[in-house]
Amino acid sequence: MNKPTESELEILSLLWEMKEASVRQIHERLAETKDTGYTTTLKTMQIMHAKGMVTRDEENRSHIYRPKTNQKETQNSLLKNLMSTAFGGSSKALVMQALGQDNPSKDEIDEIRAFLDQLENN
Amino acid sequence: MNKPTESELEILSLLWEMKEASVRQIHERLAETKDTGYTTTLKTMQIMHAKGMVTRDEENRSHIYRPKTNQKETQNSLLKNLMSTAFGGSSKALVMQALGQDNPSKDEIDEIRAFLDQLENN
DNA sequence: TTTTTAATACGAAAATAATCGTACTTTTTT
DNA sequence: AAAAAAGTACGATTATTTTCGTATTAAAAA
Repeated sequence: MNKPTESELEILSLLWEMKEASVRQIHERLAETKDTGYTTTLKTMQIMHAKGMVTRDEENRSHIYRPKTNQKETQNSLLKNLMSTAFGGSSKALVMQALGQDNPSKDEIDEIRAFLDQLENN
Repeated sequence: MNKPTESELEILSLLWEMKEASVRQIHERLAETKDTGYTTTLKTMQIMHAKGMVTRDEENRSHIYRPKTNQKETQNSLLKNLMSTAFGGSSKALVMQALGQDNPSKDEIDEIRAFLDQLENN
């Protein structure tokens, strides 16, 4: 699978969240945190379409984009990459650091516990 | 802090592991998994030195490099970045996926449990 | 109907990253 | 002593990614 670039990932991530969106919508979200021109966003999304990472509904003048790249798969490949390059291949190190940093809620902690139990019974 | 590029991270990661190394040593490790020329590795390490990511002992002809960039800090910033771009900011999602993928040992699972307990008592 | 606004398309420039060739120097081997 | 091997330096090329300007078209507003 083709690794999305940093910019592509930002957009893809919004699409995963929003399910579908126009360039305008994506651009407005991006503009909240990033100072970038509209045509830049447009161009990037066109490239993503050319690469097959998103589908595009051209029915209306304002095209609607949807993610095509699988979220889990993409996350997995990025994680694997980060784990091997930055964490010496240790998921434990990665996991503990992620948790320590983010301070998850009690509920989330419990969910992770349950997940660990389940992982063990395999 | 300056985000290392992909190539820089590969090298940095080896330096974290080896504590110190010559270009030759790093290159040999890289060559195990990657088909790249010696001068490419050399040049990258020179760039890292210029950026202040590594120190260099020039006593001997073969220079010895040591990581200067802090490992935890760098990992943290990369994690944070991945968490927000690919996982919608959820550490839980990231953690569960990392665990599910890597199949950690019983001991590691226990360590993570202990870590969760400790996290809760804060 | 005319003007303005909001879209897409797309080439090209700018910025960033990776790779390599060549020159030069120092060690080591023959 | 000469040749070969092993280093560093570094400019330049190539590849990739990001950004933007301009042309064109369609819709909305005046």
